[in-house]
Amino acid sequence: MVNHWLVKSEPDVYPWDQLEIDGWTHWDGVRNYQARNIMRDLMKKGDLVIFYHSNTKPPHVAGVARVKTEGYPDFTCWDIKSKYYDAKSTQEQPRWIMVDIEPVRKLQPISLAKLRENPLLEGMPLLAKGQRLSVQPVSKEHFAVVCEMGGANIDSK
DNA sequence: GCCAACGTTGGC
DNA sequence: GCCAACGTTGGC
Repeated sequence: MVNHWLVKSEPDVYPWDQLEIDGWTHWDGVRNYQARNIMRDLMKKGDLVIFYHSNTKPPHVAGVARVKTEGYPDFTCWDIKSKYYDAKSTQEQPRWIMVDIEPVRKLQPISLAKLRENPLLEGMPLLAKGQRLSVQPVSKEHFAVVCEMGGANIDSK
């Protein structure tokens, strides 16, 4: 049983192509409790993840990734030099969690406008007004529609 | 650059 | 525990 998610990244910070170059990355720096809870409790190894480029022109879906390693403490919160440093997070009681993801395949870019135009994606959390969550759930059906729009048919039984 | 939406902080 | 002030996200 595979679940589906969507993660947002600003291409200026960490673009899809960098994920392909790196082979995998830890999804660090998430400082939102809702997003953390998803990574800590719900994301499982093998789950598929839509990789979305936010805060760019136009915002778009860039590819499909997969959870490589399930949630573990985000060590950037202990690094005093990191902008993600959090004094309230201790080694004993880490406050923040990250997962590792790896690329599955690149998609033809699908702009947010195109996503909004597709009636099959009605109700997708990403498209909800004021949706800011950087890690969010995607239904199996919506996931399949997005893959198809991006020119891929990904088997996610 | 603007601003709506939303999360967090901190005084009370 | 309330809520105003403030900060951030992110589309436009």
